[in-house]
Amino acid sequence: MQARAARFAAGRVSMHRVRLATWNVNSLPARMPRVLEWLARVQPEVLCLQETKVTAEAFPAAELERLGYAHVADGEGGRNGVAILSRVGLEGATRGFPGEPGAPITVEKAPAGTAPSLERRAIAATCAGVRVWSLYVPNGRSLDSPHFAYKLAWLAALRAAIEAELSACPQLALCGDFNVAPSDRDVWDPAAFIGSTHVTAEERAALEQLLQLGFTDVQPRALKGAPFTYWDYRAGMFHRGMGMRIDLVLLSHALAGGVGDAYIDRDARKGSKPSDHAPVVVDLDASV
DNA sequence: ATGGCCGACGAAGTCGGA
Repeated sequence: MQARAARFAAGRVSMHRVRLATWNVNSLPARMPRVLEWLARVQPEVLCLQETKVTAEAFPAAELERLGYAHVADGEGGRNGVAILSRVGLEGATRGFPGEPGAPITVEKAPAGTAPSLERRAIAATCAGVRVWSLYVPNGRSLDSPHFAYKLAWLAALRAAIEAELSACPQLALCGDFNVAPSDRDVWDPAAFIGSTHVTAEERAALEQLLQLGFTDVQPRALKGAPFTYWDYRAGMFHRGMGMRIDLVLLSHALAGGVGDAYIDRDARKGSKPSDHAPVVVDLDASV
């Protein structure tokens, strides 16, 4: 910090405002009209996307470039897929992370001995001095599913990779759909989730161990109602306020002190053909 | 109050999501 202060005094470090956002769009091709409208309205410097459901080759780059956004993306079509959009530069992109486990193989669909397959759930890049990760944590499906063990293993491996990343990049932001509600306050009715994924002690412990590396779980304000980021499409859950906060922005201590406004853009969940998730927007000060 | 919605894939019905 003293070194940074000295560089700042010498004029080689400048503080700048970064509007950083994360949004599980549930298919970028299907969501492009909403995403383009949202970018033009909210004007984030950086947007992390999850569930893009599009390969890197088919990524709709041209329409985003017209709004001034460069991108890095990784995807497999059909499901999963992550990306980062930035209008303040993108450097040093990495896909996945060391030690990342693969998804369980459905026995009926694969020959015996088939190796678990890596999914496209993590991408990182440096944007204006901030190391940004866009993460899509596995769902887990049910407590007795192999996919639940995969979720926990994936989070444990992520923690190990992030521990190394944090020592190299003090200004570090972990953004995305964590598929974990950090506390009972983060679901509309804790009783309704007993026996379900997203709220178990194991999942919350895995998230807590990530936080204990030195991150703050930014608490965004709600535009209306409780500060949830996800509402199921079914049964009018959104209009009944029956949601969850599972999309998170975790900021390293070097960034957490510079947070200005932080909010969940509930309006993006309204209207025609919305994603089932709302974007989380965080204004922060970073230094270059 | 997860049967009930939505998207992908592919061209009808499943799967996955959380």
